[in-house]
Amino acid sequence: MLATKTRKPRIRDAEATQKRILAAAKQEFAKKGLGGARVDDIAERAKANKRMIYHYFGSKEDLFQRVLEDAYVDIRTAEQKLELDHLDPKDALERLVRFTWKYYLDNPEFLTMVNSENLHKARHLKKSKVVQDISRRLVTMVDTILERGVKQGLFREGIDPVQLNITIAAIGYYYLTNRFTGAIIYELDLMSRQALDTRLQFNIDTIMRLVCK
Amino acid sequence: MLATKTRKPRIRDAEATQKRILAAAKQEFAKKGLGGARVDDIAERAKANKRMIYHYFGSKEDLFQRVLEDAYVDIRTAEQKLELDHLDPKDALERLVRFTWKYYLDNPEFLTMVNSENLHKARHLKKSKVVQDISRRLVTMVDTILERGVKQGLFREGIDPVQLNITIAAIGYYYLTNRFTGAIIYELDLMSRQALDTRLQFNIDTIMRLVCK
DNA sequence: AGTTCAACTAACCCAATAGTTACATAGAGG
DNA sequence: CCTCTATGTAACTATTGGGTTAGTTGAACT
Repeated sequence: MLATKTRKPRIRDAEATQKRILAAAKQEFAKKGLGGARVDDIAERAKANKRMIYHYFGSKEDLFQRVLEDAYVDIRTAEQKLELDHLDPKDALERLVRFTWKYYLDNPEFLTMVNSENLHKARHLKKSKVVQDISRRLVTMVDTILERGVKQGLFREGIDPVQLNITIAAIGYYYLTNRFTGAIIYELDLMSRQALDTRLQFNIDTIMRLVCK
Repeated sequence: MLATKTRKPRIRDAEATQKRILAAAKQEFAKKGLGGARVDDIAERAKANKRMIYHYFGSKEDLFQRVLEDAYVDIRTAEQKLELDHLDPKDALERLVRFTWKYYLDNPEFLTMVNSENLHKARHLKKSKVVQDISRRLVTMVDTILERGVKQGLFREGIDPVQLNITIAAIGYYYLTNRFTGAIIYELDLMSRQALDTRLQFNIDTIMRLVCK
């Protein structure tokens, strides 16, 4: 069989239709959550028939699970491509903080999907073996940076990589996921270029002060 | 008129019914979000007739707004009662971090309500004047602690109270609101007594390292 | 005791929505 | 070029769920 690229477009194209449905579902679920999203709207946005959603994905819940899984696979895959091992520990850590921030900023659907999944007590993620496996490598990554930093006398000893990981995620995640209520509470445009730059710098600072001697 | 306490219970009691509805709504909205919550379920949980909800609160959306406003008023009121001014700056800051953590832990509905509101781009909170006013005092509170700390030579200069505030909230909020997905990703029971103590200590440490010289 | 009004109930309405059924056809393989 | 199946459409169903209508009753105040 020919590669996807060279295959001339078909009127009927299962693969393309599935991709359109997944993309549409991601947008819809991100915008309205699992409960608020409408299967009809997903179908319309995907320029597909609703019947196809049920044919390919089984149910609304199953579709949600698939979109969620893909979202986790995407971020973890991007993280793995960072190649932090050749950088010195401080630069590696800063790069991870920057990456996490930028990923959340560029992929706000990820934040909404995670929120939605937590509202449902992670019952979809529980079923997913893939996500557990790829997540383990993230902790390893941070642990490696920490160990290298300690060995070079730059970082404090005994920092828990899981806690550090959570903190790196937290300081970006909270700011961005709560940007709407935050704007009202703090009476600031949290999404202006200036505000975003300020926050990223503050986050880098927070993490550096936390780990450095 | 007699005080609420001494008034003997009436079969018909507008005030009590409204309170039951608000309490039921808080639980329902927290559990299912705005979209997922069912007015019929709220009525049942409140042991009230659905008609009463519409009579007292107008619509599902208006009820949500009211519950959300109350939630913000509650946390801000509790914060104001902390009386941090007589404590030395370090203790005051630690107390605020502990308070924030404990409040989120004891009132998980607050986290869910805020998430839900952000999913809806804060369109309910925008209408609320009260919330803006009481939030201003929070920033002032942190700013006062910072100023006192700087004056005593304990804290660094130039720390933005808004950024600090956001960070204090973030490191607790993220951990607790994402406790279900977090448990899977990190393969840990994040809600065990031990895990909670560890996290709180880590958070205090993070904030202290951030502000202290 | 009677009047009045707010508190309350039950039954209903109808638009929206997850999921289905029945049918049509493109196009791959023989 | 014929057949069969995966891809697709459209119309339908059953149920849910926000909101309403119409009517009932407790109790506050005369």
